[in-house]
Amino acid sequence: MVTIKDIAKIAGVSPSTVSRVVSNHPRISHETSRKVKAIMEQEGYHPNIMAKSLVSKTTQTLGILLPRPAEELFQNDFFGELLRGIVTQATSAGYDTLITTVTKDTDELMAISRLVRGQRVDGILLLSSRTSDPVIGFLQENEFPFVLIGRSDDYQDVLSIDNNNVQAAQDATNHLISQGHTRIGFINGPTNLVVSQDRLAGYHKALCEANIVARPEWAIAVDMMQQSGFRAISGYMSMPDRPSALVVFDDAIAFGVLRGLTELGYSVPEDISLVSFNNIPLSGVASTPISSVDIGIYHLGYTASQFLLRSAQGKPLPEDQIIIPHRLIVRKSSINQISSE
Amino acid sequence: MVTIKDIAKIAGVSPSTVSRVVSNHPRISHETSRKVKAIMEQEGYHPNIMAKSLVSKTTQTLGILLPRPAEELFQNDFFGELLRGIVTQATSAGYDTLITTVTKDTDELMAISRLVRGQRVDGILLLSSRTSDPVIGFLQENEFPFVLIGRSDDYQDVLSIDNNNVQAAQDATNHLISQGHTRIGFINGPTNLVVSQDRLAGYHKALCEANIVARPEWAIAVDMMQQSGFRAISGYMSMPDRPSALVVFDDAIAFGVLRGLTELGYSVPEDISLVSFNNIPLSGVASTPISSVDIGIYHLGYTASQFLLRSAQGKPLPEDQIIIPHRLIVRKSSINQISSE
DNA sequence: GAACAGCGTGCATACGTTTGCACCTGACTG
DNA sequence: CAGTCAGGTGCAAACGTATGCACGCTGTTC
Repeated sequence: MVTIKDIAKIAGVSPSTVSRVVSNHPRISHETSRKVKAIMEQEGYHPNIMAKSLVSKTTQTLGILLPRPAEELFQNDFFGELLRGIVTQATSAGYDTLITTVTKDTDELMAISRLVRGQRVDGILLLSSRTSDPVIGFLQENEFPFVLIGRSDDYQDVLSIDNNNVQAAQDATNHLISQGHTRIGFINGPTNLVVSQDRLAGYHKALCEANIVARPEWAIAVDMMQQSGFRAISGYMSMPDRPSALVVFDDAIAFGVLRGLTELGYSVPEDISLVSFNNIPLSGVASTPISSVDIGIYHLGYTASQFLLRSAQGKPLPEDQIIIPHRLIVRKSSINQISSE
Repeated sequence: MVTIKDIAKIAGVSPSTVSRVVSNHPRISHETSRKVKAIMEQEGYHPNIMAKSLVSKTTQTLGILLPRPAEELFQNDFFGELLRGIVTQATSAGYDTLITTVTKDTDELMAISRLVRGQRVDGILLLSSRTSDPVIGFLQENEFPFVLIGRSDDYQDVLSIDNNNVQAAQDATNHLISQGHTRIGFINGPTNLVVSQDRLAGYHKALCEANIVARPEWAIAVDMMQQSGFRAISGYMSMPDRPSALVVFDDAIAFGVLRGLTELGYSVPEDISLVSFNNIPLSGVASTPISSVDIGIYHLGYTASQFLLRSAQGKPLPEDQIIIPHRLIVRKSSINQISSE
């Protein structure tokens, strides 16, 4: 492999000069620069990044700790889109993106520790938004740049990029209310996720502000598999007194719900209206197109990446929390004027 | 940051000894090893990976060149699942995974060149399966370890991990034939992808073997957006003489087709049967569950990663092409005994 | 009792860069 | 004409680790 010394020898200059040419040092003569650059091109020279990192103490790399394979994020489009946002921004800033994953919860700290202590990355992007995350504590102690996608109540002064999920759920619920519904249920995601808690809170807030009394038995939690949406809906429909509309945590679950309803002979939105979250591409081509809150997943990743880079470069971070705007996309599943009771 | 020298000083030994402890050198006394390990633990020492790489000429990292953001793979579940397979295998072997992407085609070579020449990764995983890919040529010239997910006809001696897409399409088509269909159409993906060509070939082969004459106007190509499936189907249905069954390139497109059919007042599988590919989780909960060929995406990524690691470690590669088995999952969209004509 | 084997450790060098400092040259100043 | 200055370049040290070689020590063998 051709090194800086080889180039220097061919060009008849010292390695330092070549190095300065590479970094566009101001005090290199135009002619030398031109000559060296030509030789680099001709020899196909690229600086060895390891050597560079060793002295510069910087890796030009961002780390991402993936949620465990078993976890939900991998199950649907969310992750791919998020990653696209992250990588696009990082790449445009000349950074690479490093991915690690773990199989057991207990390995998480080890994996992070390896990245941080081994100085393999300049900053870390955390995807999990569990209520309590030891990784956050570790990163804070070591004053290592990191950004959280999501939110954590248990730690202070953490830069996190998130949607206003309370507001988003409130918007979704209010939309149903504005369509004349008063009997509104909620199918939530895993309750240990902050986002689930936020959306549930938004749902309750909307009901409260509309002076609708929440019915506890109408708010349930399922895991992220669309099968569970399928199962959940039959529970609802067998209730003697059932809701006329549902807010659903996630499009994948909503698909299951929709399918269950069809199978049971109900139709959407006539018998029951639906609004869900994430607005994955397929939402629009479901048998009944599903109204969904677009939470700007790409934007989320892009922004997180952007702020992490700033932080990694030692620049001050503007705020403690960045909110990515959401937008309710109304489709057929919730367009319905039911008779007011 | 604590280095090997610090540990050495505290333990009262030389850095070499510490280094040997870390790598479990046989000629280190048990007691020294124990003592040094205790100190490493206590000081939170992790070897600097950059320095390590510099001397060992190895990075313990795999590179992935993402398809361009605009490209299809990002659009659906395929990519997330593939990545999960790749990263899981790599991580279990102690490797990290580095992701880069480019915005323009012309940047691809630059990006790859940076990784290879800069010795940033030990091997590269190529996701694109375009018929002609300059990146493959570059990697071959430089004798750099790489594995192709997909297939390329233009280069010899490339280790590629792929499905038998010809067979898969043949199976899908045969399934429709076995259901009594003789009027079978094909909605293909982008024609510059090898996989599209293979599936089209399999479709033709099945027809041919069943002595069914292929109708050129029944085989069309669309891009990967599900909207295009939506549009395509109206073209079919306005034909005076239309197929009774369709093989569709991808689940996302199939969703669009399904939706189009419903909108036009047709039902599946009664008016028209469908079989598609990829078997994404949502296929099973479509309004009519879609029959789909499961191509083992996770398995594809996992295996590719596995062979790339072998190659990166200088081990010989067993074969030129590894085939990941596929499996047709029959669902309602294709279960239909139509009257034989 | 000398020679030798084997174990455990340290010294020195190398990996490919960056960068502070010093040096040289020529031009310009007073 | 000596002195200053700025531009252009090279020297050498440093980053943190791995490893071939040499060295000292202990115990064994003839």
